Amino acid sequence: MGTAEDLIESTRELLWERGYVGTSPKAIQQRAGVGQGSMYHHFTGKPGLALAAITRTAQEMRASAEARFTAPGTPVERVAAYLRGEREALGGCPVGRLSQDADVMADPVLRAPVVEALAWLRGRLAELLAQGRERGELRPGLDPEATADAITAVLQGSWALTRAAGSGEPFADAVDGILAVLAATPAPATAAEPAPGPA
Amino acid sequence: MGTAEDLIESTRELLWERGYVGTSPKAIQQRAGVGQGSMYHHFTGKPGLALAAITRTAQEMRASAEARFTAPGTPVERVAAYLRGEREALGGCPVGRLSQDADVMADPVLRAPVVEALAWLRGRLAELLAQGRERGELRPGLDPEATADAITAVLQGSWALTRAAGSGEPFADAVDGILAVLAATPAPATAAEPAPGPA
DNA sequence: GTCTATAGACCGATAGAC
DNA sequence: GTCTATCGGTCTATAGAC
Repeated sequence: MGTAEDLIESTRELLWERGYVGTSPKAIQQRAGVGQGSMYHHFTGKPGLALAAITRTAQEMRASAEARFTAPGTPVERVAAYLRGEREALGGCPVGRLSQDADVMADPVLRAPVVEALAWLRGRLAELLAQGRERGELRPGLDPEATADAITAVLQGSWALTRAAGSGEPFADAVDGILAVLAATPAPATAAEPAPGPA
Repeated sequence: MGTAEDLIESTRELLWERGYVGTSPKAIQQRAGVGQGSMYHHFTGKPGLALAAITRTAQEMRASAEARFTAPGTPVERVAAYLRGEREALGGCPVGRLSQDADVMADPVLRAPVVEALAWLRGRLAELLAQGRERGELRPGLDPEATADAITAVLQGSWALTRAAGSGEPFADAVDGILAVLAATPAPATAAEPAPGPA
């Protein structure tokens, strides 16, 4: 609708598809159907536009994850539900994608929202796993922090497998694989059901 | 030493640091200390140079992984040793990095070695885990394929955490987290010792 | 607000001298 | 083999008309 809005959305798409270096103002304008002068009227330039796009992407990621994290169910059930949701989406993590971009990470302003969002996700997962641990939901001996890091890493890395394989199958398998970790009792790797922990 | 050699090595470095789009022939020449004419004498152009660099990177990845995979020890011990080796290196996977580059994946010639190396790693891990499963080394109910995918994903994704955190701690934690999956019996998440499976 | 024109630098590549 | 010169194109941004 709004011109500025179209520009931000186009930037978000291109940032995801081609990264920061691979995304030119010209390409953004064309995708948004907006002229050059228009773009520089609404935004300072490429970094300014990128900041708006990155900030929004980071916030959306947090919002959609938090929705899963606060849904009904036990803590570990909610983590599992989140993972399965990501598995469905098959999209990969748009924030993690940004962390792979040298120019984004080199600029403190662009870097900040990326680092913050990833740290938030990691911390949130650790919190939920710690809660699950207290309830005996988590497999004994599992460290919530390390497990949260492993889950975050799987989420980031699965997209590499998806691109390499050209299908979403490895992503789904990887999520299944990490889901198997969570189960309090040894369970089938294809565990699509919430772990029946003592509620 | 050799001029062509220097060019390939510089390209490998820049491909890792800045990706394909972010790497210009000029930058490659400067890092290699080689002139423009020299580069175009030895290589067809940017794609040709990239192919040489990518091929070598993929081969080195396979060779170093295979060294771990054929080392003494039980199958699962060897997988664990490989993961711990990667944890030490703290570098992230240079092949997975390439799979994130749109221009690399868009070119079938450049894409091939990347896809092949990742598929090889995934398959090799699955083989070893399947062997470990038969020996009762693996936690019951774990699917070798899904677990191999999860491990591969962690390897690819940990680097995102490293860059985001600015330290290698999350990478190490993530590896520890995934190592905990392998144990036949519930073990401390900081399990640095090989799982004492029945040899 | 949006347009066109223009700028200076760099992109990837080629030509031709040495 | 390696050099310098040059090419047409794109990059990011600014200027100034409308």
